[in-house]
Amino acid sequence: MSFANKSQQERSEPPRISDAEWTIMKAIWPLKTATARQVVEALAGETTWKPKTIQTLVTRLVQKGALAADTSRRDYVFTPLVTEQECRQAVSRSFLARVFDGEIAPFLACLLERKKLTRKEIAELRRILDEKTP
Amino acid sequence: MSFANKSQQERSEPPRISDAEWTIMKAIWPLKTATARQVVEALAGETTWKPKTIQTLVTRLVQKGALAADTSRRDYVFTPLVTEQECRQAVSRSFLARVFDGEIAPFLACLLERKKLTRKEIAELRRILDEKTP
DNA sequence: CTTGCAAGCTTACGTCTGTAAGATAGTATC
DNA sequence: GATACTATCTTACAGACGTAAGCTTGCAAG
Repeated sequence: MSFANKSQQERSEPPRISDAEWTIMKAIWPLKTATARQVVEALAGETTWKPKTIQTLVTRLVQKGALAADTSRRDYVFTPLVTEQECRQAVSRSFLARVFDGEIAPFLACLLERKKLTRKEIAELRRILDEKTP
Repeated sequence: MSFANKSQQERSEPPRISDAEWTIMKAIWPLKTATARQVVEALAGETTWKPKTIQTLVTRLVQKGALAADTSRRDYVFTPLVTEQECRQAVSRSFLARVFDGEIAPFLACLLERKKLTRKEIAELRRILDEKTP
């Protein structure tokens, strides 16, 4: 079993993943592991990308160290090297920093300003806050 | 008074603003209006960008329709054509869609998972929720 | 009026992104 | 073994981005 992946053994920050690449990762994470073909199948319906496009994106994710490729068989098997958790956290932090100076309250206020949240959503947000409050 | 700006009279979606461009806009919004020189001054300390770089970014923002340029004097005066509000909303929506399938609760949960919010922040979030609840 | 600073205009250039097509080669089928 | 698939590798190409430098020219200072 040989794994090809570049320079990311003890990286604490996950690599920067582009929009299109997020779509790929979101398809692979729930599968735990996937061949290119499986990604193509998973995304049929979601996108109109050609298989070649998906291949390219997967390859780039390997180069970035977001995926590992088991190349011991003809159909490589790709495995995430980063969790959705950590990617979400990283991108959330950088998003908040850039747009809201790192503060979450203005973000929430902003969302509430235009788009009404449903009663249910609000209840859930409260629950999350309560749950995590010491 | 002549205003040069391109194709954005009744655009409902604000233009897509890049990371570096956000920095520029965040400097101009509080000033309401600014010359390139004023932006340079506002950003001294914040960034290490050369004045030319800032000029380029401002020009691109004009091309995108995010700023209007009053060119009636030698030192153009730039004015935002989009509010921080609407830009924040647009980018928040696209961020949530891409990373959290458009749902806000998982986002909040994600933030709370790693980084502890202070008691104060939590209180503020609650207050925001209460305030906007019908 | 000459001279120089500085603002805007034009050009640059490497990287990243989105979106693939073509070449190559291993595998399965007949 | 010949042939057709098809997965991976190589190459492409335009537009966005980060990061400016060079050229041109108006305005201010001497």
